[in-house]
Amino acid sequence: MDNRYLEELNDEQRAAIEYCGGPSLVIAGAGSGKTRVLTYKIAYLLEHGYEPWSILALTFTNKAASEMKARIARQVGEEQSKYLWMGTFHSIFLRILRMEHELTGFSPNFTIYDSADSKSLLKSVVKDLQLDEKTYAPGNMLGRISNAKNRLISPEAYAATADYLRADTRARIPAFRYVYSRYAERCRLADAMDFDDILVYTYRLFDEHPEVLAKYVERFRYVLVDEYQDTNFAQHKIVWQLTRQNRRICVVGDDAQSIYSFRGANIDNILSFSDLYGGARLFKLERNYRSTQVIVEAANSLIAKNEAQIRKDVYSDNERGDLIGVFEAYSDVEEGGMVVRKIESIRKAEGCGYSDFAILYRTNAQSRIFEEALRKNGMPYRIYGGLSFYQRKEIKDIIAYFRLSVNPNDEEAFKRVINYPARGIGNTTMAKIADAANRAGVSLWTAIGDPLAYGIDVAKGTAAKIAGFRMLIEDFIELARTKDAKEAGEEMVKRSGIINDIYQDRTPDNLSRQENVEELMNGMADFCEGRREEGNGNVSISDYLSEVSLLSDVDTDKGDDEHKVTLMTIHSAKGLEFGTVFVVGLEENLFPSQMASGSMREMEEERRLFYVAITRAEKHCFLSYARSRYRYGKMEFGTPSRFIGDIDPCYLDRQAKARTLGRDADVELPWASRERTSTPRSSFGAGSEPVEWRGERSERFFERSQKMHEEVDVNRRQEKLVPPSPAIRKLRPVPAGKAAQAGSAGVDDGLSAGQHIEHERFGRGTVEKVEGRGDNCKATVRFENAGVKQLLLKFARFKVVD
DNA sequence: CCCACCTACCTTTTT
DNA sequence: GGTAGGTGGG
Ligand SMILES: Nc1ncnc2c1ncn2[C@@H]1O[C@H](COP(=O)(O)OP(=O)(O)OP(=O)(O)O)[C@@H](O)[C@H]1O
Repeated sequence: MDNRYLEELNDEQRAAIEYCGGPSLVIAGAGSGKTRVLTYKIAYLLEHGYEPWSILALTFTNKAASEMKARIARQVGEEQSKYLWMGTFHSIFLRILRMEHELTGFSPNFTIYDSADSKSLLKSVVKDLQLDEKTYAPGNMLGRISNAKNRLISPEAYAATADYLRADTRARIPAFRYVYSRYAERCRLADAMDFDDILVYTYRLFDEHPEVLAKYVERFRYVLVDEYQDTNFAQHKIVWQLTRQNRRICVVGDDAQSIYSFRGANIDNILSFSDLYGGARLFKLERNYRSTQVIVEAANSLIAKNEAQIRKDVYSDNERGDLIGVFEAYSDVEEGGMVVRKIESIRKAEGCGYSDFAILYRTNAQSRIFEEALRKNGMPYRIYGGLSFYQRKEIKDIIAYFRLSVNPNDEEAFKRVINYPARGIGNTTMAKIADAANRAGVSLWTAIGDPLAYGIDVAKGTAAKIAGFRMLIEDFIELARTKDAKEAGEEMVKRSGIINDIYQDRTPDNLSRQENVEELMNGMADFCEGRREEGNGNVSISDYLSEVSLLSDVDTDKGDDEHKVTLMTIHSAKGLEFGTVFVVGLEENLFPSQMASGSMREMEEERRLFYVAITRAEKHCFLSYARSRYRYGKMEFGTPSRFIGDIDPCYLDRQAKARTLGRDADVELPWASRERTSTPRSSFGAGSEPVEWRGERSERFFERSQKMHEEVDVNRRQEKLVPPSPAIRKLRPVPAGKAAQAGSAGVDDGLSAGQHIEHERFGRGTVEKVEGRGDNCKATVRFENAGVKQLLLKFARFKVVD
């Protein structure tokens, strides 16, 4: 047998892989090869008599699972690797729940509610209970319910625990227990589970049916878990159920990379592992293979600022490497321009591809600026996360029909499409149906099955419309049963009337909808084709829905991602690596998020997040922040993040800042003095240390200019759809045509071509052309970092610099 | 009952 | 900068 892969490991790694005699735990810093250990360990197990279907490997994303699988396939062949049980907790246990659905009381085609469905249901629950929709905000309720579920607290247990009820009373939401239990009932009635239910019902299945648990304990002879530091209590318990007897388990993780506490992840799971599994062997890996010495040492110096942590001595034997560059930008737009230029120069200097670069940010909202900067420069990119394809309105509408065809009791899908496209069943009628269903304790679908019996009191014409809808869905149910996903899907899109609605006119909005719908149809065709090629005959609508309901954005491949710059949140970047990483938006109240400033625990998690970000880099790492940025359509000013100061300055190159802002940093710029007359120093008056002013706004100016939309972006163009490629591809929304805009206001005129100006938002640029007179006087300016813009001088805020 | 228009509120982070 | 929800005329 070919054991050469063992030579791609150091002694500690090899020891961890070869130890199979009992529970083991690998705790090690970033880039030390934990994932590699897990991967090779699976290959090792396969070569030592384990059947692939007897190995359960739980990863953090489905993509991590498929990459691991591919790596193992190279070692042991695809014939074996394809039978491995590998995936996220959610996807693996959803699969098991569907197989065991009789015992859970759900039908085989039960729906998975995404968080939008959950919130919408909660809203309706809160309304039914006649509670205030502000104090009982759906998002907040969902967070609390999710918390309870992740700790395996049922509605009954919740209501029976005095401590929880007291806490709720103190939080002024004494009725939360009713919200929780009503929500659970409504999910049941709709034959639906939310994300957290997948874990809860798995736990209960194993807990209440020892014979089922025994079957899976028997099947999964070895269990491996990646990123164990980010498991929550429910996940931890399920793993315990499966492994407490045979104790063949290996988990890997890094407490310094625990960044998902907001969804219940608990660091104690990994810290108490050795107590739970007495005699567990602990392996520590200290050598980082990913990054340069500078990056590793800088990350170490950062994480040392946290109190709660296991100290580790991570080192790198790679090259020393460049210092970490720190950039200051005027504005969010200029930050985008700087990053783009840096990518170009490194790419030229080192001859690497676009896919060697990643731009990592704290919030999805920050992606837009970088997207525009990259697009203007004709650089290929891919954005992960944010609004996914399946969350687009037109796609959700179609999916809602699919969902109904598979599970007509699905309440959220029902409400979504009963009157889309408009068929004369409005709010009044809908309220009557909901009321009747509520009174009888049945689903909406059951209620319209016999309107008279359930006392739905509507006019004759309306009753006919309801009957029409019912017959339509009944036909769809038949379609879903008999045809494959592609055929059934196409038929439903046609017969529901959605096609008519969307193809009526050619407004840009509708055109982009059309393309998205076509993309969805292509995706379904690919799905059927792909499965058939694999010899898998499960190609119904129901199979399709199961597949997409748990696909996250990082999981999906577009095939042509190989040559693109990656844009994603730091959370999604966990476990990945890139040649060059830009960590952007390092400003107080953004990163760290203002939500975290309340407690030290949260602040330390933000710092871990920053640690994760830096340690994604192999060769180069850059940090940047902007002095001003748009948030909620308003300009805000910020200060550099405290985290920059948490890195030992000997690893930082702060000159980058002087180069961009430069020379006359203490000169007051015109717009600075205008709004803040009492401020003695310039807003850009930066020495080498962070300046102390914080959070000032200049709303009045920008409220006015916002309405003017005076900037015309001459380079704007619409993103085109990528051609379909095989397998489940990444589905991307086509943005509807939208005007670029920016705010500014000022007084200057008498401008002429060739002059250099400094614009508040776009930074430095050269005037190329001036045209028009008086109020209509327009200048075309080529900015160093923001591209070519046309500015209406009446409103533009800039100063001439030469 | 439908649609066009307006305002309030919003954002961490994700399966 | 976007969207959900409310208002008012048809
Ligand atoms: N023994 C080794 N020799 C050479 N390269 C290695 C070795 N072990 C790991 N690597 C490489 O180091 C990099 C990091 O490995 P891996 O992703 O497994 O680390 P990790 O500990 O899971 O990191 P993180 O916790 O940051 O996600 C990968 O590129 C991997 O190929």
